[in-house]
Amino acid sequence: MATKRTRRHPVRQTTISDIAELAGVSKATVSRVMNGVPTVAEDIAERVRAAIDELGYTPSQTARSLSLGVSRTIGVLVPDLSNPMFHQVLHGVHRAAAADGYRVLVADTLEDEAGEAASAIDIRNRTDAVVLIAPRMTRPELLDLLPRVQPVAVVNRTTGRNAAVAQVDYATGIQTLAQHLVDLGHERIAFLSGPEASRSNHERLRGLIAFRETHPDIEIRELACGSGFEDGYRAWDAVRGSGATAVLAFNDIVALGLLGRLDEEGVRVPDDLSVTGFDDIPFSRYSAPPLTTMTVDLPGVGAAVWRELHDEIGGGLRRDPVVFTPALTVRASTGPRP
Amino acid sequence: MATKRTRRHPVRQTTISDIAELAGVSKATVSRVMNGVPTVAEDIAERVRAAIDELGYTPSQTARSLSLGVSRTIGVLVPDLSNPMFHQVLHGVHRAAAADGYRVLVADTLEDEAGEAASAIDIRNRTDAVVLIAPRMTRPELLDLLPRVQPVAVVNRTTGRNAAVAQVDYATGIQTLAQHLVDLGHERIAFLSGPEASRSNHERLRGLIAFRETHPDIEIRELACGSGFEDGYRAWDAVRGSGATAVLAFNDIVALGLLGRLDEEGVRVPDDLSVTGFDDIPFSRYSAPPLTTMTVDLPGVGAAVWRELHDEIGGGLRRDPVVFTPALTVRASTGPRP
DNA sequence: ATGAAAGCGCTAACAC
DNA sequence: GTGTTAGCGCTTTCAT
Repeated sequence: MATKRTRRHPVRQTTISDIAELAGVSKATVSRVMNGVPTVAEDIAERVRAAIDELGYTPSQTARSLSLGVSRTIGVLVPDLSNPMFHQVLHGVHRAAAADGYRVLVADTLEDEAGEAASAIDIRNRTDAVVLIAPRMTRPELLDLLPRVQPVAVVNRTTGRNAAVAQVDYATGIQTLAQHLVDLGHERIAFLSGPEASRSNHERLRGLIAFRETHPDIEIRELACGSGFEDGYRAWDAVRGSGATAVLAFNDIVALGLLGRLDEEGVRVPDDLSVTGFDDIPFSRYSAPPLTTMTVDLPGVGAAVWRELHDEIGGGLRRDPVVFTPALTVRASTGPRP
Repeated sequence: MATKRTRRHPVRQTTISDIAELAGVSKATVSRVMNGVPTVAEDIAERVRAAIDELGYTPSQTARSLSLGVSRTIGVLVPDLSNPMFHQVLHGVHRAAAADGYRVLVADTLEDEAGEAASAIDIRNRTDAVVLIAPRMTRPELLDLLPRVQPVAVVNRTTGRNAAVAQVDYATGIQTLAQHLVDLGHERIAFLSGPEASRSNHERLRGLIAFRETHPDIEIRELACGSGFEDGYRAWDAVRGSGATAVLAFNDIVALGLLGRLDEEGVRVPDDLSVTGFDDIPFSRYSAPPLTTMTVDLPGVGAAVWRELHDEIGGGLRRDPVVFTPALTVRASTGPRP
């Protein structure tokens, strides 16, 4: 008989064996009690429960997942938790998944594009599936990653049917906004563009190119900007230089940053300048003035992506990508051309 | 010879055995290659790597954690990811933990107080430790939970030395704000209080009671409000009714909501009314007008809490609670009494 | 340098 | 109804 191997583990919580021993039953019985299997004699079950209580036992999810081959948990990868747009989607995923009895674990990549794939693989290897929200990685990297993390769903990126997809139609949305400004009489419009690498920024650009073709008389000037408050704040000089009477900001955050600057500069909105955002984050209704923007059903996007993912976990067929078309929400930040 | 047990697992990813078989080596060798153990012959290692590549193998973190008894991952429980205050703390935890080679998994409880303890236990049972950010549960529930999820750290709750703690000194902070308003000549001040159950709200209240004692001539009226934009927006009627010339809002969000309403009502800030926030969330510098508030080093709180937790994971002694004192940041939303 | 096998904590098939 | 035991995928000791 070989002597017992010794492998000291750093932490030793209470395990099912401790309960079994204390209650004087087998591990199987403890497991049955824990999982509510009804074929356990009431007096035995009671003894087990007492032991569980006494030792404060909670089963290791790690061991459970390994044994079951399933964790009923999904991972969500977010580039930046501080962006309200992302956590609205996250919220939608969360609610929908919870309704189906799934837990959600979130990993924030802190906009570290390099570590994105590794994070995705890591979280996938602890969960049953992952959703990638607006991943920053390049398309080849994404296409390389997807097969390694199936089942997987992706928000706001195209994947050529290599994953479930839900996305927002930014191209159409930005045109709706532009049309709104044109209807108000504006002829010179500035577009504060987002990050160079952003797919959704390209979509907007694509939309504006289409818009120009149908409106040759309207001038739309692209101004490099960014996606943060500070970017919008700093964009004022460029906007002033452009002679525009209206601004299409990349998103609400940028618009809000610009609004702050305009207030400081004494520029009246919308009397002197009209400003629009995109996404309709919760704060946009409370800014001074309230922001005209495109409202996107972000929680709906999250719910849709979960539905697709859930199908895939269940082995169902992949559906077609779900496209959300945003709706114009007119508030007080836009008005007639001065 | 017993027949092989069959237990069909829902999903079957590539495992270490597949690699071992394909490369014609033992699982131990594959494990060594995966973990960079140097005692593997180069040609063998090469064969293993080829197999790994061919099958796109990534090790199950679940199995790994179970075997190692450690995952180098911590869980962070947040009541509401959409609150910038929380994800700033989260950000601090994340950066600090990452620097020590730990991954961070986030669970959002969606303000579901009832499910909080269960979520904490669940995430703890997949990770090496947890941090609870401003848990909503009652004190008895919290004290009952803490021993079951050690090592654990808590932000903005007291635990009587049952956990590592980092917290913000709201009582002192709100007094600093009140003093700032008094220095500007205000004598009637409204305090828009936060949620009934909020510990930090009680702290503020405590601070204001102390303030009243040292300033018997100043009237500070408490107005029930809440913690969201909408709460601040709706508070206007009560504020007007109170005759106050300055408002201490529960936090920045409430202040921002109120600012939005004041703009709509044509009330000038700070000429007609001064407004302060608390937390200094990123947007507060860009509002119209920029918000006077208490700046809290939220990422610092996160980093501190990680440091304590890291010590505990390493088996170190518990340190004293870390207290962060916020600093007054004066911007344009406060001015002399009208 | 490599492999065989034990063991991490749990579940479930099977035997009694 | 309850216990025994194999096995989930991995790491690591021990033997070779």
